[in-house]
Amino acid sequence: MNLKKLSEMLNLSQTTVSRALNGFPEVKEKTRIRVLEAAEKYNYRPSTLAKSLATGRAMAIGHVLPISKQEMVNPIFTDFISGAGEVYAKQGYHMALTAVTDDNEEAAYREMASKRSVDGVIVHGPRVPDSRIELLQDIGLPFIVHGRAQDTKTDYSWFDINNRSAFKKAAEFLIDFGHQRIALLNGPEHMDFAERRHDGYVDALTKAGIKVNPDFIRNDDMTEPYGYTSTMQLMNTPRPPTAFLVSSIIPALGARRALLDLGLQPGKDVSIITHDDMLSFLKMGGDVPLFTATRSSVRDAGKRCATMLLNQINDPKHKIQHELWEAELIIGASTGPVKS
Amino acid sequence: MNLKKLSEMLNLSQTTVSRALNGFPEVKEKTRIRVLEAAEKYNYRPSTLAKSLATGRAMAIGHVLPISKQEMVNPIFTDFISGAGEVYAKQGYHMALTAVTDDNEEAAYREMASKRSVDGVIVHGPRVPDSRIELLQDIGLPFIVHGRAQDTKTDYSWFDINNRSAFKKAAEFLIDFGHQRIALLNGPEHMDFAERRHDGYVDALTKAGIKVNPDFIRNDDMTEPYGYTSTMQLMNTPRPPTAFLVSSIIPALGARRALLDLGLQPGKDVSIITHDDMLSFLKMGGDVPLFTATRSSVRDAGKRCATMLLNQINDPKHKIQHELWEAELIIGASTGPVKS
DNA sequence: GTTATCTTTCAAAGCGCTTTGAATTTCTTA
DNA sequence: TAAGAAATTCAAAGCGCTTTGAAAGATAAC
Repeated sequence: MNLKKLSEMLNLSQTTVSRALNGFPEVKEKTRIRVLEAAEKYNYRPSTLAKSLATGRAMAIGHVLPISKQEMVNPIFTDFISGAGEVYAKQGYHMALTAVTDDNEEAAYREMASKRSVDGVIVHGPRVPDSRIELLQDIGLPFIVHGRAQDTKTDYSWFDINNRSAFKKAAEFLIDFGHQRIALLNGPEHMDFAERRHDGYVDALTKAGIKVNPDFIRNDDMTEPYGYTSTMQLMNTPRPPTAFLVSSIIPALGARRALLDLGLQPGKDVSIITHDDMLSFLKMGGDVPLFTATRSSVRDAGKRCATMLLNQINDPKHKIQHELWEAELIIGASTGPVKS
Repeated sequence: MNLKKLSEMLNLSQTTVSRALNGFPEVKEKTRIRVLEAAEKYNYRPSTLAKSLATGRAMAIGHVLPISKQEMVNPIFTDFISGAGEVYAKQGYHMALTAVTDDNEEAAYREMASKRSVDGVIVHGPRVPDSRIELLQDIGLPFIVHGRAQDTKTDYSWFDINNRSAFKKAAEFLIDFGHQRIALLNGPEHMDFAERRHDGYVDALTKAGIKVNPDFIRNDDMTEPYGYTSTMQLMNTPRPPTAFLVSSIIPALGARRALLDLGLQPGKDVSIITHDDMLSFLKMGGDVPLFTATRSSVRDAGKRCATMLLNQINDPKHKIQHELWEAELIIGASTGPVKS
């Protein structure tokens, strides 16, 4: 069933039927009802394709899912998407997803733009520096960066959590407990968020007059085994860390496992603070959370990014937007005073 | 830049340019080169929208991401998508993602079909019974079910792992170790995979003459806390289980945590077998894996489903396909003889 | 009963591509 | 060198919708 057939059945022009369906005021109420009923009866729904072509709006938002060399996909993506998707759905948008390995990412954006298959994109996992931003600006495709990318010449819209202050606070919290040897199990090196967390960590140590020990700093994909292995390695050194600052709850679980395997009690023998994205499948509740954590819901971030992007698309006069959320420091069971 | 302008620049008809670009044989080699060069120079790329409208192929596959009432998103989705996306990308398809809460799912499929925005869909997380299958058959939209749905009147294409035999094998493995009191921490009740795993579990117990204890069977979203809490509860009964069969590695981590909290050694005091989807962020390697597990890569499943679906779309004569993979039983550190 | 003014409907063009059927060129062959 | 065949190119229609500018119908005003 298409518009033409429907309008023929009704003995009306396509114009009138189209307008009736789209709620234009200049169609007689009686006619509108007749149209609506017929549409319902014949289960008519306009083709998105045709509609988009005619209006010039794809009604889709592009997301590029980056897959690391190790075929690792960051699980926060799912929760982010579920938040964003909720917002899109409400406004009639859908997501166009492309999965690419790192090196093809730029091509993916370029394609989205020139094919005009999306009205805007969300840039995930910005790096330092990140060429995608300039690319999108050149192309003129609206976008929001989830995160930030330093060293970019021009201004652009982003949403981020304050990684630096979060990790500074976390490190300070540990330092207040007397910890001096604090390890940092960070995300992949070139990621912007990892750099900022690193900076916050360094800020706190420096402020407290503690020398930064490069051996205590690790960077990698945030898997559970990464947390486990790094912790094992670090604990098996002559002067091991007394506390760990971990970039995600997944490697934090690995770190915890390593400590337990070594017969050490997290929070008593060795402390752990992690960043907690509040992943839906890992919402560690309890009266006292398992981990002391800098907490910020990535699902809410998804919602917010989606909203910001749609605003920008629907009203191009909309200024460039920045939004920075502070992560909450939640005290859990994984931290305590340093053991003397 | 669009086709019209490009062809004007070249002093050629749109027909010829289009054909040159799409590799038709009836265009002179010299012309083709001239066209290709101009396209490159002006960075021309055909609009997907227009192309799809003209050809009637959306070049997109629909995925519906179900969000449970508790806003839980199954993290296997990310890995599945990354596998499928790889296949799609190779053939020029992209994914159209809609995130919906359970009750809107049918509407989402109906919309995809009537809007003609996708050429096919993958049905995730089939339930018993699942109305989506009949719906899609009615509509005539090609689809592959990732999993199966029993009690369906007609035949349809699916890809599944042999959940029943996997969990039967796993339970038998435990029984051979002398375990009699085996708990089952399963997925949500109405899910097809959960029912089959349940059946496999019951098969094994029955065959061994062990009475099935309904108190030992739990169903819920497969989160870490679910594994933790259920294990805690069950272990705090007068005659606790000596082994756990767990439907995903995420609650298995929770189960393990509970045992450790209780001062029990997994694999020594209490055994755990889990199903392992080989999630990219939880690839528990080591010489001896952390968990004894029925293992099957969900990323490979994504690839396979995508391939099957594209085959079906590109060649509608393609018969209905079924594919059943056996999960491998991997012996890890979490199982051992029952403690006498 | 006209004329002016709304209200409602319509025909046709356009979005950017593919594809059909015909027209034009170029190449063979006698 | 003309006719026939083969190789290229083209104009125009069509995919299913929106939207512009005009036409027709209904109502109000004189």
